[in-house]
Amino acid sequence: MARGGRERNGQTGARALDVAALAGVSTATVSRAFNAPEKVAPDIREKVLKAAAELGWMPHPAGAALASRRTWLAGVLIPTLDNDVFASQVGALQTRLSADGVTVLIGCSNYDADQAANQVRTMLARGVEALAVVGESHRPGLFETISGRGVPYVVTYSHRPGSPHPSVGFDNAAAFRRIARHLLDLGHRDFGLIHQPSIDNDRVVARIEGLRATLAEEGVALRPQHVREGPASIAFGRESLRSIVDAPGPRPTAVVCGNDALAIGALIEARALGIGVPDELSITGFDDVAMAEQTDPPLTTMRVDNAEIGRRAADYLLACLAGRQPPPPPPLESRLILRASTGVPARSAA
Amino acid sequence: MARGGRERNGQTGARALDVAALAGVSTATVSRAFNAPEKVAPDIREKVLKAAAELGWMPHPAGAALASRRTWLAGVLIPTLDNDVFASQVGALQTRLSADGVTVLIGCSNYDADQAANQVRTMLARGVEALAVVGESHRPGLFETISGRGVPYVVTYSHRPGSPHPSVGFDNAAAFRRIARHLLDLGHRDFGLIHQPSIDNDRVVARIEGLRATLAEEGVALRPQHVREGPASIAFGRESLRSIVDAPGPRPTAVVCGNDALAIGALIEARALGIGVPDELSITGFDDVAMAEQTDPPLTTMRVDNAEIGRRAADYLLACLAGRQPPPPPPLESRLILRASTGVPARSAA
DNA sequence: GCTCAGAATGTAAGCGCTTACATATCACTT
DNA sequence: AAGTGATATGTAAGCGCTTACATTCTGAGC
Repeated sequence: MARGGRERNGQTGARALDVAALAGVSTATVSRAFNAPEKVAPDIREKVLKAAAELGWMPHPAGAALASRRTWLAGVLIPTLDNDVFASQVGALQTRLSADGVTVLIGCSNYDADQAANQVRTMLARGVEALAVVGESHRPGLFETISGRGVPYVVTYSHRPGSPHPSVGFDNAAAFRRIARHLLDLGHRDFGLIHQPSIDNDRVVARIEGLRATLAEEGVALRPQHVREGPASIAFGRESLRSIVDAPGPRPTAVVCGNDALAIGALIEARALGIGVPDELSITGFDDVAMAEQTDPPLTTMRVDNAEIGRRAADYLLACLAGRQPPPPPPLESRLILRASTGVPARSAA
Repeated sequence: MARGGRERNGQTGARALDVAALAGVSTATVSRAFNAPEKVAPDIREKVLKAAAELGWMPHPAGAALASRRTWLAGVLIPTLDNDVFASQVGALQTRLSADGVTVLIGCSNYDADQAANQVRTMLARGVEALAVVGESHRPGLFETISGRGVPYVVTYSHRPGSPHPSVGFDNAAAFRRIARHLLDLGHRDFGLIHQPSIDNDRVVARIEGLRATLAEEGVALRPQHVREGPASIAFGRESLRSIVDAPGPRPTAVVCGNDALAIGALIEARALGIGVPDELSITGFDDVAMAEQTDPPLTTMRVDNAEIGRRAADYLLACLAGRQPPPPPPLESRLILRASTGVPARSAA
């Protein structure tokens, strides 16, 4: 961006000194009237506020940041804003932080580890005092860089037991164990899996692991031809379902999907292929988006309170900034929402 | 948030002076090596960069902002991040601006004019140098406040002919005129309308106006009992459709919806009620979300490139910041996507 | 060999604010 | 009447950086 343009950085031109003069006090009192009102006599405070209003003055943040060594800035790193899940997390985080006067800077990695590292660097250079980061699989040294600067951080959206990082989220592996258990209990023994890209995405990896582990407990494994990895879109869900039912080997009686978009796609394709859900095929999603209860049949899925993740992350970081040493936040619970897209498989029902 | 906590504001402790000493140059050269590399001899630049890396130093933004009167901050005001439409707009805006070193501050109004005004105030106090604001119906004086500070701004998501503000968006009224014309051309004469809250929302008001005006050209009016205003959710779409078909008077043969969520809800309810779409009832949406082409029947809707809005807004603001006086951006085109949820009404088809 | 423009670097004065410390004031004690 | 502590306000020293201006150094032109 070229230099030049406006003078005075968007301020009206007044400075603390001008306000002080107009109010007949010192700049120290002006500063206190804004930052520690209780330390200023009410009548004087009034005078200062009036003078400031008259001049259209407010403290210049750069001057304030420089003198107080506080920026009141926090950063949040997410893969993308184009996903409800992260957008609502950020929204809630921001609402909470701004109530305490902290402004949020957003960095999007677009699911790319290098971009993620860059965004974090930029936010640190901007002077963020706290950081929320989605997931923990990042460039080595990323978290060290952050804590090296003395910046508190929290990992969001995942809560892996044994993780060295404070994290706010749910146990992705456990969530998929729960789904697997539900389907196993119904009697399913042949499974398909449609999931989003797993590279640099610890949440997805944990989910797959959770599923595999629980299936293995019953001696069941996913056949490679029944596992599909690709974009988290309805279209890919459709395409994948078709490819799975067309694949050689016994047709799965249950298809587990990495999120609701994939599951909705699978549901649509099953209907298009004339495959009865749940009679011939059970399908599960993840996230419980608004559409999930409106599909036909309604989708069995896992509900996660993303806004709550944002809120808790904000609370944790605020506690850190307040100098407290908050305990690592407890995991959130994800909840299995049983709807009509899962049922007893045809073979055992027969 | 309580004060206290870390010293040195997240920096490593090194300052420009230390880097200068280590590199054997003056702080001026250090500054130039970072901000105007071409003005520094290559070997010296090299030395400075190495010294900085060694000390883990980067320019402190507050000091830089104070001295240069540039914050490299821009703000964007949106109703909520919980809506794809705005989230992708912000995402694109941010991507573009950050390529030019500008960091984006996000303010959410939650569709509340007071919160909007507050967020703008906060962002101005933070020193944003440019502002993108969704819609133009805001507290009186809001735009004056912004330009009073010499901050360039742009209104996004709407492009009302005759608006005094530079704006990047499409003509909401024209878009709904287009929809109305489409349905009129098919032969519809009885219409329903399901729309989102119109208070403080010029986009919605413009759409309704566009629809009404075009219907009026054919002597057609919306009957009050066939107009429903409420939350932009699938659930409200369902509920509204039921209420519309249950209402007294001739049942509409076409229901126009304010966005795709409402339309999808209407579609689902129509199916649940056994009303054939499009044979007995045509339904239109707005936005062309991913789900729109997957519904049964696929939804006729209006496509808007929200990311493009973000990009163009960013370009416009960057041009302003560069000191150029860019021409007001031209309106974007919204495009009617004809799918199978609209058709010739039964009566005239019969 | 000397001059001089132009480039590279240094010097130092702030940018606008906060805050430690000093000072003034006041209401009580003693 | 002087002393005391609490409270309110002022003084002034930076916070870390940028940049106008001054200085030094080059090599081209004569």
